[in-house]
Amino acid sequence: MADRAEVPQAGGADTTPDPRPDEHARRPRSGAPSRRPRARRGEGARLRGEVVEAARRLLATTGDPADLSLRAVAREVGIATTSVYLHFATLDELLAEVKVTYFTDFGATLDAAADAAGDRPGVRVRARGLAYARWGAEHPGEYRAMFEAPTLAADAAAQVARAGAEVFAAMRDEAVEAAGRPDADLLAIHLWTALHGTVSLRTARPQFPWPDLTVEVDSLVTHLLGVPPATP
Amino acid sequence: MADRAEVPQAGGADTTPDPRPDEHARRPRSGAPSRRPRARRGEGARLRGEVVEAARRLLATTGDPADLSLRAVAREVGIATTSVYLHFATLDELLAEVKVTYFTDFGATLDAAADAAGDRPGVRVRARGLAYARWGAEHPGEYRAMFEAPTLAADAAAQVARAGAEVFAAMRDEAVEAAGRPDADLLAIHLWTALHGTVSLRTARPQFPWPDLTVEVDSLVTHLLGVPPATP
DNA sequence: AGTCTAAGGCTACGGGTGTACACCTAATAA
DNA sequence: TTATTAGGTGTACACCCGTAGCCTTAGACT
Repeated sequence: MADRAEVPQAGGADTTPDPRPDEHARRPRSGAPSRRPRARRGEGARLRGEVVEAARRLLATTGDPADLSLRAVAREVGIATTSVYLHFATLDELLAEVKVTYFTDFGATLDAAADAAGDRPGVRVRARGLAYARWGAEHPGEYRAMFEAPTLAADAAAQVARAGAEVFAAMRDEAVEAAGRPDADLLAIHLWTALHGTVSLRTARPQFPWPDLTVEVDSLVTHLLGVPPATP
Repeated sequence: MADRAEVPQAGGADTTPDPRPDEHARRPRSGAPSRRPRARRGEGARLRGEVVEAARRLLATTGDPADLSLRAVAREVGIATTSVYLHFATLDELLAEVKVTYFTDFGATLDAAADAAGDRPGVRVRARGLAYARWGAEHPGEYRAMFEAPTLAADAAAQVARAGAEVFAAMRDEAVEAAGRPDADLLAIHLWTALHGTVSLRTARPQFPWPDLTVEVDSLVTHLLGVPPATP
């Protein structure tokens, strides 16, 4: 009821020090503890970036979009609630952008892992698969947010889905090359669903006696793509 | 989460007319004849069953526990908000019970499918896998609720996990028998994660050009367990 | 010096939530 | 017929949420 004062509350421990005793603002009301410096004329987009960063952090903690509130983001950045609203027409828009950045990170990690593995397709796809599972295990919140049932508006959801499709396409191409079989497309889908299941179930059932991740992924690639284990 | 409206879902109007007077609508003993009949003396547990049923319906619509509020359940049953509280000390308790009933249904369906497939282990496990994927595809809300990251208190979560472990154990035993290999335990886990990934990704990415479910599951079983397709 | 405007803040409204506590009422046992 | 009690109801509290409308500030340009 009546929202009650909305004091800065120092929710996040990371409020910037802001050593400016200046304070000539003469707030008529409360003391107004050290406000965040306003961006320069042309740098309106800077706050936008900070908002996205904060939202990325918050969403990563649980992966549940319901936990990412406009107010929580504003609190984290240290701005007024409505200031988020200046850069994102709706919360869904922000959420979609955050998820896309996750996919960008994810895809880059997988590409890097594959490239580091060398040229042989079998080795590359194995490395990519392992990187997939590892990234998912290490970023459960992000992964969950990326691959959960769509709660967003249709267009925002499509944007996220497109980012995900790109990551899958890279893996599919590599898997197809490694398998070299007519039904390789289906095999690539198998690999994707199996990796996704691995990540997702491990997160959901941490108590289950899971085998070593490397062993599991290795075995999956071997069985699904027919690629023999690495032969140095 | 005031208005996280599921726009794309569309379909039926999700806001039922709700002919009941609002619970704050100061209706003294004037009329109010439309009240739900009270249970008989010994039948106090009857309401409990109705509450679970209502919660099952509600949770199934989205699978998101955040959408299952105490108030929504009470509204659905047609009782006062706090009456739910008579039978369940906390909302988590109700949620856990609902999820366990989902697992009971799920497990029974899988067992029935396997039994209907006959005696040969390879055929049985194939039927069970297909039933798994089908049930998941047909009950996306339930499935999501059953297998999502734990949001419940530890003991409630453990109860749900135990119910899930039982279902997996049945599949594992059958898969091990069908594969008849020393590493069959790992293969059973592969099958589980792959099936889970299939269900979960199809729900999360309905637009993706998925292959026919039967073809996909058949191919998975063949590749993962080394069981050849059915030979009549 | 004056003005314009981008950047951001404040307050409020109307809604949602779980849960504690006091109260009522009808079916039964005496 | 009356007392008891199982089976509920009503109200309230404290806390969340998105967002609409209006206000303030300061950098940049005349």
